[in-house]
Amino acid sequence: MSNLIKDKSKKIILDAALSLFVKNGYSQTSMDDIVNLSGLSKGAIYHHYSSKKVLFLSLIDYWETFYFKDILNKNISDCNPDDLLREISQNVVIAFKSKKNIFLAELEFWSLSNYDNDVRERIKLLYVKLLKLFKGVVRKGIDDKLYKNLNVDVAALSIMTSLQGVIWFSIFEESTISAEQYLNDVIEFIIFGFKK
Amino acid sequence: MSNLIKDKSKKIILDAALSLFVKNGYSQTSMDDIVNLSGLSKGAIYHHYSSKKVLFLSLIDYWETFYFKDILNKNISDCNPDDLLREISQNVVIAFKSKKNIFLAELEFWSLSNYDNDVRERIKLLYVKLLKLFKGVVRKGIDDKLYKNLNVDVAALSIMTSLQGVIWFSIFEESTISAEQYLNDVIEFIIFGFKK
DNA sequence: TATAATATACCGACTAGTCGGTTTGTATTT
DNA sequence: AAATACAAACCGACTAGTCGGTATATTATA
Repeated sequence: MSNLIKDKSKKIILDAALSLFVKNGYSQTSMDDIVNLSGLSKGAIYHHYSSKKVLFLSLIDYWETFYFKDILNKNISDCNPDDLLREISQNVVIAFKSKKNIFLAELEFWSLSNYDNDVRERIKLLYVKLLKLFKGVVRKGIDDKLYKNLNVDVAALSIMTSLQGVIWFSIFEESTISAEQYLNDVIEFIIFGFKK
Repeated sequence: MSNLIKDKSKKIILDAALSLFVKNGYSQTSMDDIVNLSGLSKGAIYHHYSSKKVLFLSLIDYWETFYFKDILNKNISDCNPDDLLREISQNVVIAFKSKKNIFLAELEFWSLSNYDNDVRERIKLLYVKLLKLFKGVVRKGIDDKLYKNLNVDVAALSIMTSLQGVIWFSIFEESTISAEQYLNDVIEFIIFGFKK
């Protein structure tokens, strides 16, 4: 069990906060809202989290272990780059299907990053990790003579932005195309573009 | 005459609001902040805009004419698809260089779209227009036998998400790669991927 | 084993301050 | 005179955080 959520109450608070922050946004969510949804008291919440912002930052950790665990723990060395990219894309598909909230939360993180240094630094860490993984995959593809001599940084960023395109689907419903279809197609499109 | 004065005040309010919303976010910006920055009074602001939200929605129009004008007014029929895509990408580069605010504003729009129907519908309109343009370009490429038989919807979305990747640069500074470099490379990468 | 001592978890009324919006009043233009 | 453009005091609802106190769990001691 994760030492992050060793406490039942903490999990209750985090779950309530996550759903409210995602639904109404950070600023539009009051601590009283979290009190009501969690069923706990204000004192309890402030006992575990010293401020609204600290609670929000804890939520990023909670969210990361929840969503990025599968993706960030991939092993590059003994894998086919194409398949690994497909696997990552598939992880995103599964995440999207099971909980759209995940991506709306990401949007909220981005938004707050814009005007809060602490949040930005925390989120930056996450993307550095992600980009490192993507760069590794691209580099392996180049080393294996599978991919052409790409600019690794640009290629990694392209993977990231393309995968993050699903956020679009979590806000605006588009009838002509599904998030799954988009992700499946876009990753094949990227792989094709990488090929020699 | 009176229209000029009216428009002048409106522009002062919009400029103040835009920079504050972008810097601190919609919720973290108070009407008093806008009063202070604009140099006008609260009465003046509420004389021109009936509510904070109406002011924000007006800001989207203001922003659209400011940023998307060049992009949305492109003529597809008598143009080479490759060059048109490069031109669009170049428009984004120029916009990014002249005003990073534009993209931070876009992020704010996205964020608010998540929990406000009016904002979402307004923003949706914008992306539908953009996607229509991109679809048109891709379709022309296919008709001209330049591009392979792509899924037009996915291709258009890929262009959009890739271009929107610059938002990343407006939040997180990345030393190893510039926004311009990213945009230039990514559009070539997309064009290559589209080719037969 | 029973009890005292202490630490942790939790409660909810209260406060000091903020914010969107209103109202009332004034100057300028038509 | 009437309408427009603006100023600024004001209002009431709401909010993050506090604080005195209680309940429960854990450890120490006799």
